Amino acid sequence: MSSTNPTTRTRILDATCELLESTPGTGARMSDIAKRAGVSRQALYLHFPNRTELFIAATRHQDIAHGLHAALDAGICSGRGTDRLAALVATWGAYIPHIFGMAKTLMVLKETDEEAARAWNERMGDFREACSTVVTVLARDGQLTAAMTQEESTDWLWTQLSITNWELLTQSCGWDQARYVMMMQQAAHRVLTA
Amino acid sequence: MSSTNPTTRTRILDATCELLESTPGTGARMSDIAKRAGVSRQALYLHFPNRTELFIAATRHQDIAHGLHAALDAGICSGRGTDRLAALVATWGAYIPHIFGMAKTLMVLKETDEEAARAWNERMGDFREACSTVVTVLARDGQLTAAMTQEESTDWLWTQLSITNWELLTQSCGWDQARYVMMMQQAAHRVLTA
DNA sequence: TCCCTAATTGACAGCGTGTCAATAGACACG
DNA sequence: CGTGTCTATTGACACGCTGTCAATTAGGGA
Repeated sequence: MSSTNPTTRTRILDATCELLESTPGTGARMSDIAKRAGVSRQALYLHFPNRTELFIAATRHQDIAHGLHAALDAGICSGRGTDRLAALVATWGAYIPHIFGMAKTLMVLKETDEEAARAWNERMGDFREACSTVVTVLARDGQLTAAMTQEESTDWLWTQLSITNWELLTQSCGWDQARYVMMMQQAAHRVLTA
Repeated sequence: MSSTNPTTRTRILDATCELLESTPGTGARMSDIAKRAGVSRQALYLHFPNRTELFIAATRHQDIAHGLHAALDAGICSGRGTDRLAALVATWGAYIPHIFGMAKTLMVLKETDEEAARAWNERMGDFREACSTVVTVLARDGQLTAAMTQEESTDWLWTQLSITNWELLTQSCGWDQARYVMMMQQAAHRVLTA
């Protein structure tokens, strides 16, 4: 798994990210990635056991490069409940465009690949944590609606902010990024707060 | 395309629907479908040009069998705006479980198959019509929020009722059907009405 | 009986993944 | 200088699934 020379491995991961971002969801082939990384197809198998693991590693690579966790934590760790809610929507909403291609690919892959499904669920579980945190603060500040339990509120918020919803609104409906964030903040506010 | 003996064709379509419903999203193989239909793999190609077209035909077959359009029209054609909104959510929400397997398969397929994408978009466009109708009536009855345009409201409602959202809430979060419908009605009401 | 159609059987090409063996180049070590 | 090791390349191959083709069989109607 861990190679002594990191440059080739990194180059492969970068190439994978670039390729998947430029062609979201399309089944990028191993040979395509190899070509883009300037490496033989078989070299990929020297660093990653198979296609799925390569994609999973690329996902982590990307998360680290973009500093997702830090950004999320910073945004939702101060202010009253409603402010944190708005910050969560804004931060996550700004992050999605950068990882959409990879995410789409994993989403497609997870339907037929157990390993990919595990990785995807873990990733989504992390984000659900952030949603849960915000909902808890809303409740503590007495701002949460009485119509839903805390868990239901978390479920709804997590679903609302799904990558698929971002895709539908921005890609299919043509909303721009600013409108997406604003509308989502508004909707979350209306549904979750008293 | 049109066969003189409909029984074999129908048996294939039924087998396809059954198989896709029992294993949602999984890439059901042509040989699996043939086995289930009690027919040779090559017989499938006598009735459908390829895998994608078979799935598309099966989708239509299913929509007709379940009478989707009639149900939708009946539900949203009477009452004031808010009543029609509730009816739309209830009718569509009750329909999704019956077609989830097929829908999931098409959703996966559309990422790599142009033809499947076309069919899927057409299908989703039909449902968007229903959403648009309800939003128009809401506006006419003066019940629509001022925070969104009619088109934005339609976009949001259509996204909200996406099959993926149903999947996240009922499959991943474990909501039962009744709760899903109730919460969705509530959320739609809060976000869309003044 | 002859013909037409639907269906079966078996074979095969194409494509992508994953594996394997043989080989080449770089580099450290004695 | 020669040797061993690590990384990468090349070329070949098995496997699984889709889609195509040719030869053959079974049934029904004129």
